[in-house]
Amino acid sequence: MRVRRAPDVVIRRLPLYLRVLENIDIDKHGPSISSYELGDAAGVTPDQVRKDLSLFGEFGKQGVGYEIDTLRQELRRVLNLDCVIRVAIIGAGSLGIALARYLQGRRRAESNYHLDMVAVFDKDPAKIGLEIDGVRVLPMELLKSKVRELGVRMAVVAVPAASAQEVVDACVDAGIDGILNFAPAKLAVPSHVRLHNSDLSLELMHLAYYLCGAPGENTRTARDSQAEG
Amino acid sequence: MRVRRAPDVVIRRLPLYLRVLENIDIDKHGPSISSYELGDAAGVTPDQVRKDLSLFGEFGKQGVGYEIDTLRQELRRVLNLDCVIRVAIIGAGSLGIALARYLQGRRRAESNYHLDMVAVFDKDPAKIGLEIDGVRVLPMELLKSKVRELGVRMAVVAVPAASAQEVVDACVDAGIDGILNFAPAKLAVPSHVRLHNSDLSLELMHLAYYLCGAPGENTRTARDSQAEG
DNA sequence: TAGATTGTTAATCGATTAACAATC
DNA sequence: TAGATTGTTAATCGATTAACAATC
Repeated sequence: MRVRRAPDVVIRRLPLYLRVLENIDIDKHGPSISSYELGDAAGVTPDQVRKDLSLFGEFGKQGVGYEIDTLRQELRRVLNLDCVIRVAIIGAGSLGIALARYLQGRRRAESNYHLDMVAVFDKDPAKIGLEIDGVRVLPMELLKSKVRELGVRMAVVAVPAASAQEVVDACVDAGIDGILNFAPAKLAVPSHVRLHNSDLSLELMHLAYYLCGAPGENTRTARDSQAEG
Repeated sequence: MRVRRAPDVVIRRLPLYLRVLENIDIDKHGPSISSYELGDAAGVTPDQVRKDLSLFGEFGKQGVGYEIDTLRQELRRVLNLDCVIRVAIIGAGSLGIALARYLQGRRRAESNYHLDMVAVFDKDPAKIGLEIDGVRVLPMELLKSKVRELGVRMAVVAVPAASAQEVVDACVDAGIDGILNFAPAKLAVPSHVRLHNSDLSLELMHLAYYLCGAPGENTRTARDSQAEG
């Protein structure tokens, strides 16, 4: 029932807010948090916090702030994280394994972590049957049936660039809604599927721009040094 | 000698352009590329390509386009990728190892890849001496001396959130300029150091927003479906 | 009540898109 | 020359910041 669509730049900040709220100990802190505190912890201005949140409802009280429990719950709801989202990882190479372990670790560390990594797929027969933190590696042939069976809604693609498009096609065919791609490739998906990309190599090239001066020296003036990312 | 500082949003697109140029076979394609072609391959409008590039110089020819070789070289120069940048990875857990392999793989796959992963560090004695794709894991105590010795300028931080700040402090102390952090933590660095963050968990929460409807169904209207980076 | 803090409107700032003269 | 395509200026669009009345 949202009237105006929220811009993506706002959506990207919501998980930041949510994380701050997840990490607050209410017993120590008290039940409320102001836009000043929340902004400070998340690295944005209080104005922005209020403007962002106001796009989704009126969650605060004048003179008091936002009730932490309530806001947390609202943000989870907005982000579709109010019930478990099952995630599959495609590719059991070192990156796929690392991502799988990372997600399992987050889930163990954070109660109420609503991303549940339930399966890893690979086409290499040598990888099938491996166990990664309690989850077995399955053959690609089972993707469609297992996605249905387990209720998987998101996929993390960690295969070589050359096979990324075919893997993504298979995910789409299996009915997956959202894909986070780690392969350094430009991929095509139908418009009802959301594709995001995370590319280490692009990130490093981006970062390289901000390195100062020639190797070994530090002569050039530092450019814009706001933290990114 | 840049007159106006280029906005970061532009800088983030340059690696995209550079990658397109790196992947073109000049023998097949011919020596020039238009802003239309380049934009198409990079996923941006031709107008934007021209505007972005014009911030750094006049690289094109009216009626012809941009000479691929020249533009590639210019982009490398702008991004500080015209000579090798040595990178260290901090943390030899599964993510650190995966990132190390990924970088080694890119370097093997792409001639002229100017990011050179030269060292991995860990504080766990059990990890010291391990070899990852030909690079040895060194103890954190050697960070400062090795950074000097090898000319390391960038660090990739892949340690648990709890130790990320101390690791970043050590990197800064060792004279490192640019840091790409994978730990889910908000870190502080002095203003002359550039810190970027890459956070799988935030990415997945961001993506979750765009999942349609309740688990199992697909009822809600798809929202903004432009592909994101 | 007085102080604090929200939600929202208005003002500013910046980025993208459109348009086109210059020119290869 | 005619068609293509650049670099740049102007117009539009969107996001951030500032300000403040409402109110807890």
